[in-house]
Amino acid sequence: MSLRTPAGDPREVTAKPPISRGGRRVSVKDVAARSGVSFQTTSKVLNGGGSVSEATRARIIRAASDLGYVPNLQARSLVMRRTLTVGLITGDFSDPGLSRILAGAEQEARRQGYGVVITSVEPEGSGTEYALPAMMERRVDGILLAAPQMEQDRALSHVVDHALPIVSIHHVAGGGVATVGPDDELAGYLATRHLVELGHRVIGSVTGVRGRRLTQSRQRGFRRALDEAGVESADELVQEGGEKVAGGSAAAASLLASRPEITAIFCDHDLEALGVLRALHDAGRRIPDDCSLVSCDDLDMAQFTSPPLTTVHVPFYETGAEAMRLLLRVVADSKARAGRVLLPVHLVTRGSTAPVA
Amino acid sequence: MSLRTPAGDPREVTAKPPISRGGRRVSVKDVAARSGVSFQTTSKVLNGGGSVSEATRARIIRAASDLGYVPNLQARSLVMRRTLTVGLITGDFSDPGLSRILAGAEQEARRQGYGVVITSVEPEGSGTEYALPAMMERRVDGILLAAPQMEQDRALSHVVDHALPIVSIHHVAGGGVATVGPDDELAGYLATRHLVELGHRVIGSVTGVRGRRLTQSRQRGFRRALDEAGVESADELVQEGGEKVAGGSAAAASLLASRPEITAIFCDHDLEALGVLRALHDAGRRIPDDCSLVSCDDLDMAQFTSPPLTTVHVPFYETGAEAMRLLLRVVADSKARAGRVLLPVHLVTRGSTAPVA
DNA sequence: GCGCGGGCAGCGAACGTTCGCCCTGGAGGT
DNA sequence: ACCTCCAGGGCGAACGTTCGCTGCCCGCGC
Repeated sequence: MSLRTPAGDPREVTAKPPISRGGRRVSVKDVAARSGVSFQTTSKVLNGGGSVSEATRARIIRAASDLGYVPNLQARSLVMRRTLTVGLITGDFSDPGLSRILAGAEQEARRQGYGVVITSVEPEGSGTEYALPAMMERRVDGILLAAPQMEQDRALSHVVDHALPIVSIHHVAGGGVATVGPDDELAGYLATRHLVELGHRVIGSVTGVRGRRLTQSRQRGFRRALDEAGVESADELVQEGGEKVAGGSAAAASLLASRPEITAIFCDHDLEALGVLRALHDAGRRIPDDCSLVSCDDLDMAQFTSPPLTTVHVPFYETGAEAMRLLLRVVADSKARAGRVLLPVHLVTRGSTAPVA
Repeated sequence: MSLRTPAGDPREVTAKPPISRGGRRVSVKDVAARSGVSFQTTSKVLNGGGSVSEATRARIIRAASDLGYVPNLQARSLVMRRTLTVGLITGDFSDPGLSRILAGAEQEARRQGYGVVITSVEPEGSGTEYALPAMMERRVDGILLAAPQMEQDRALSHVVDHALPIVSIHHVAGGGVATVGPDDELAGYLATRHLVELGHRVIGSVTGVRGRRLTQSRQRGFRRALDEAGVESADELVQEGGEKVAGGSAAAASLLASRPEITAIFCDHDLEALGVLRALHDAGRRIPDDCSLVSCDDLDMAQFTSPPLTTVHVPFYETGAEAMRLLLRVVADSKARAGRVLLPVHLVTRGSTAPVA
């Protein structure tokens, strides 16, 4: 289990350890030869185990560091039947939310001594057939899924059925996969309740990609808040904006056209909100005076729009970290199957919302 | 007459191939047993080589697919002495530029059939001592460096000296490492020349992190453009803004305070530019009427600021892809050492610049 | 003086591959 | 009838580890 690399001897004044020796990487056998013991004994020492005299132990450590020995994880994995590596299947790297998730996941894995092999699947789904086999070939100990577009992927059931630990950030077709993610319904609810509390009674919504679970959850929260307050929730008050700025812009424009009396808009994503902001501006409405805007995600940029965005903070980094934590727990102890973890979210009030005029 | 395994399990036409068999992963030996040949022959067939009759070949393929055989890359790597895996050492995932670089690199690696094991180093430098050993243990075939903060890292010379192919996006201490990156000096030059051509004669600059190569290059381009046009380039016209929004804001404010007659600002990064935008706004200057602003990077957000940012487009994605391409070329053919590749950049004119009033 | 236990180290096997060499049998040539 | 040749396939070895067992020697108690 311990991933020890030979500690460099500070007294070593001579050249830094060579990485290669005679063209070949140095192995335990080389270290063994240099310290006059069998390679198995060397292995024992380097892994901290066994009963070995202090003298030879020191000799071996010394030799290892002299030679610049670096253990070969491939060989080790072969016999240990675990690679100390997890697979990370992701969507678009440049999605700001996703990238924070990745950061959290990677760092947590690293903290626990695991390596991460990463592969992304293209939005169009290409790469899906590549991702899984690639991970299996590499014999990862588990897989962390952070690819929204794989929600529908049936190929996953393959893996799911057959005891390779897997945790997903997003919903997975067929269920049965442990999921860790923000409480999206709560996010929608909090955002909307905020608007309601400010006195808004005609509230429009610009949604994310319609088919996606995340969108559905946030919208559910949206409706719940409206229902609780007895506020109208007509279908025409809801427009799909996709996940990009331009989509948000278009959706908002069409919203304003059909229901000009709108005084507030709830938006599924900050990125869309940027588009909405622009559309409102173009329509000559001042924010928040003429129209309030609240969204979800709390990306870095949210504090730098004008006005700064009131939005529900979604703990992306923590989501990635927590998902990885759960995955590694299952990896370590296969009985530790877990269901669905919901991470708390909270509203961050900035300048884009105000009491209804 | 094929020799079947005594196990003679019923050929299930419906069920998908099992991933595990009897708790253990299926290996070539299992496939061999089922098709009545030696495992070495199986290996030959599965790798497309050797001379094997069409009949047995088919039988083996069939058995492999029935059993859901997935080759073990660990074992293969052991004997082949290459892992078909490259290491990707990166900085902050959520840096928009970096994340695009990662995307390019990952996709190119995937295209060429290589896996990517990724690790990030924290801004404070922690993780540096971890990253390299982790890569070496995993016996990656090469390393792609995309971590600005490792510019100064001396531990790298270790690797560099000893024939592990390595390509970096950023400058590496000690030199000797192949580098692929945007032409940063050109970026600074193009941006500044644009301002000069618009008639600006008092031009301030908000820079990135001072110590960084990238900053120095862009500033060099900035000065060159000024010098060519015979425009003043006083030190007090240059303020360090770091790489974040807040820093840009502060730098711009101090610039305006010391030289109120400034009519244009050149900014090293879009993110800073966002801060500058805000500072200008706070100072009551309209953009671009009272003050022009140009920056570098052309992040997605640049088109959504108000006004949209005139900026030099930097091909992040292509940088990552090209760097990976170069790395894999060196991996495949160790003689193919290469020096420094500069990728072209170009100015994108939007709304934040105008002729001087 | 003898047997015994324990500390220390060695040894063989296994993990799942690839690679090169060897063996076999039957077809074809003389 | 004999040799040759080649396609088809087996076999041993190696890659760099870990693990469990075995064996040696020494010191100690009786």
